[in-house]
Amino acid sequence: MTVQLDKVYTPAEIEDKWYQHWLDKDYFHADVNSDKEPYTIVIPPPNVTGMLTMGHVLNNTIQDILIRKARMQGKEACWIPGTDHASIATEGKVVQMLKEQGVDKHSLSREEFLEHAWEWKEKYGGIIIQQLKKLGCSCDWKRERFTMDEGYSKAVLSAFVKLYEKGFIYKGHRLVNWCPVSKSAISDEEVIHQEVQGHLWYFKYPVKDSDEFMVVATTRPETMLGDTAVAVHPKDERYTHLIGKTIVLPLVGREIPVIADNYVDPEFGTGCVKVTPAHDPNDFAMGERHDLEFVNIMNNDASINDNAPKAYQNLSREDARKAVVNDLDEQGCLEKIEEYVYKVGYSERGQVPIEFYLSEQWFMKMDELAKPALQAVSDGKIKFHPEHWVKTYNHWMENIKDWCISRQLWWGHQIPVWYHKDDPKKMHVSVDGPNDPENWIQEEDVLDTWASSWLWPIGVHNWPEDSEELDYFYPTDSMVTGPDIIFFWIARMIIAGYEFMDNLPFKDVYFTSILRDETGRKFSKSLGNSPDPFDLFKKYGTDAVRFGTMLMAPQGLDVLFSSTRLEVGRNFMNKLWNASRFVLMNLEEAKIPDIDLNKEELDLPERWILSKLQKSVKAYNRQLDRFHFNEAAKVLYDFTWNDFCDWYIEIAKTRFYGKDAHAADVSRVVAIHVLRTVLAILHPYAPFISEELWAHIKDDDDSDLIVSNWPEIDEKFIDHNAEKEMTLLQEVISGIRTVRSRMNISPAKKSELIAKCDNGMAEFLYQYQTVISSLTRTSSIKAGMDHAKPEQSATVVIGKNELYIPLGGLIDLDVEKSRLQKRADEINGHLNTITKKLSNEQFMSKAPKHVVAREKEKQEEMSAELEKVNANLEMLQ
RNA sequence: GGGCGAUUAACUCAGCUGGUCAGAGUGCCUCCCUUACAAGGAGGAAGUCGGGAGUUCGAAUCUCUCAUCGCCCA
Repeated sequence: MTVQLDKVYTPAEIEDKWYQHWLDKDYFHADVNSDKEPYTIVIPPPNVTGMLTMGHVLNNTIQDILIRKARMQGKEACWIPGTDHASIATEGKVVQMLKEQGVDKHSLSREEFLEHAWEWKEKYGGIIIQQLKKLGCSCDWKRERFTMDEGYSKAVLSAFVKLYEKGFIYKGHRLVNWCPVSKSAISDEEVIHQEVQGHLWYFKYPVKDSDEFMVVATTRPETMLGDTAVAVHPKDERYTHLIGKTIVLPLVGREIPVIADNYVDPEFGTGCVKVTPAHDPNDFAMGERHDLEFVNIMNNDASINDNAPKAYQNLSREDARKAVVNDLDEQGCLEKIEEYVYKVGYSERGQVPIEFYLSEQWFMKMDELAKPALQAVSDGKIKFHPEHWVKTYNHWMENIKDWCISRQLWWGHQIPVWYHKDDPKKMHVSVDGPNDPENWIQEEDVLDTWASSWLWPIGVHNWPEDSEELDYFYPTDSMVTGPDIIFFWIARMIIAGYEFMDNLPFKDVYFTSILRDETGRKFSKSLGNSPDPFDLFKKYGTDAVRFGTMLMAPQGLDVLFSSTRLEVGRNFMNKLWNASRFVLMNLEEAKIPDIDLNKEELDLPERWILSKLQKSVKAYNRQLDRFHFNEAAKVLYDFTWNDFCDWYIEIAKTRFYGKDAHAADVSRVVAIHVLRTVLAILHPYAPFISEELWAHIKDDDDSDLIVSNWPEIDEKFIDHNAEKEMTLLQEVISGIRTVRSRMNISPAKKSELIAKCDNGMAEFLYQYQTVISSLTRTSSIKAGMDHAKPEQSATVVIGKNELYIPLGGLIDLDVEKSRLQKRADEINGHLNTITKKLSNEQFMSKAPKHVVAREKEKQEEMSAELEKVNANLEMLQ
């Protein structure tokens, strides 16, 4: 134990030291052969190309809180870290890097490209892992995984093969969401719909062998090159006579039918729609219903292909649009253009509008697979926090669509399907491939990254191979992630858990808040409004950032981030530091007195603070159990600052500086006990400072805090009576302080206290005379029934008791009057409502007895107080 | 169009199954560098709990409705 602490807490000096110490002691590593109950979390693997953002700070601090608490509670705590290969993002970065070196991806073979990619991953892929360490994450680094390392890849391929064999995976020629930048299919969930201000173009399509024409409206003129029908609603009388007729498609010359389909909304536009089955999902469905031609007019980069007339070939979709509109106008086929607001699907990664593109892809049938996953959540086996996400989950699961799992990329898990060279229709599907590879060609496509990360809770243990780890650590306990990936990931992990393990992957899912800046904008790279966590760590200390972030993250709402909230965290750390410093300073010879609090007759302030401590730990546990991290932080903050520092330490000073050596020792022991408990429960939020302070105040044979026991609640220290009495003492002290402050009494000047009160109160005041004197700068106390109000004194009314503070010439009668008047008004207001209630027969007969009794009691108390306040007011007249 | 969430002090939020004078932090105002901490201490001002209706003896809390904002899905 050391006595000397610096005046100000300097985080930089201790953070790395402790992290290294924990690593050296191997505290983060979980033993698979432990007898303890396991507590497991798998990290949502950050993108291997990623850098630490405030989102990661929020998310991983929560996981660290859960895992550190579990560890202290004596569980075998295992937090498995790792990174995700992120096909599209990583391939994009590698392509970009090669481009900067003057290398075109397509000039390389697949193998050559992958070599570059792995090299890139080795070089930059570890950054975020190092950053998580700076944050203080107590991950089991020996178990770190990457979604493309060998064992994990096997798991991914095995899952594919198993599902293929069960008939859940099929290949199909279908319309998919196509990203023209990455030139790959993407899933529905990777498409972001954004509202745009565009136009609605009205085109006249001539009816063959007639003077009539039909007017169609479209937001995408260029797609008309692929039109293969015009559709109307069957009951739309305006057009009944045209159904079955033929349209000569302008610019193209193709003859296309007029069809009737219920899909058409007669109210929209003209009630006629152009049908482009190869470029729109609704039109695709109509195309199938009416056996229309599917004309794909685009290349994979969304330029126009040679299925369109020569004039448009190789134009980009934007240029083609201009050309088509222009040409139709020249031919007199452009009727009008309207301003129009509509939604466009953008590729999440490519940041450009997606195309619906007809291509050959692999799909997974989801409806059957989803059933147990849906059940598990509605049965409450898996709990969502906040709970309302269940509805969103259910809605998606109940309307689940087949999942396009193939991607036209190289970086990822190449689909384990081989086509025979002699007969491409002959397929081989296995993890290890055919025995005669020379006769086969492997499928080029890789799997969607989510089709590997959905196995994360089992893949990290090399499923499907049997392992002790899988047996012991699965299912995991909590999953902490953002609600934006509830479908991408959470839902699919649950599906995978039930499909492959016949068991849930985790018991609780905590959805973090979305971080926004002070003006409510989402943090994003492109806006540049996201602070660099490392700047914040440096400025406030890592613990302060962790604690402050937790404090500002409301349950289930977005976080409006502001650095002033981090100041609160920093100030709190400093407060705690100084409270510890003070207590240590006042230990005689740096030793904790040998006193057993269980056997000691304790005085009021000690009984009170110990009672408050128990209650706070209880409340803290409860908030953590219900995943209310902000509330738990607040409980700890309030107790430490308000109860312990503002009151108990101030009172302890009277003991440390007083004559009663034993009372001082008891106070030292109580203060140390409170501090140790606070440090212990604070540790998950603020691991560095708590471990540092712990090292100063622990017993020599105590372990490091990170592996110490979670404080037990000792019910016998809960003392309602002490809390009630302490409230009275606080009222007395605050009352006197208010008067002194309002009357502008300098702290240097002492005042007297004369109390007109019953014997009990008088005894009480004398008993705590030292405390009262010290905390209010009172020089003497006279208390009893027969004390009259001295001249020129201020009055504090506490219940039936009156406290007089003689102020001589310092009294300001106006201030005194308005103070008392305000109080009288308050009491009157409340008395009114109470009287109303008590004179209401309905209330008297229907309200529970204890409520009525309470109201009566209140009425008596307030009336008594009002009487005293009024009497004092009269004296001032 | 469907769903979810929010609306409580200037700001950010608590307020659990209706009944203790509606709370906290920040900010603001006054005083104080008092030997743990000025990243501090003491005191103070500040809210018709989004509007309306209903249920109830009693509503910030439950129901309905409207409004505004945000998100998700189509």
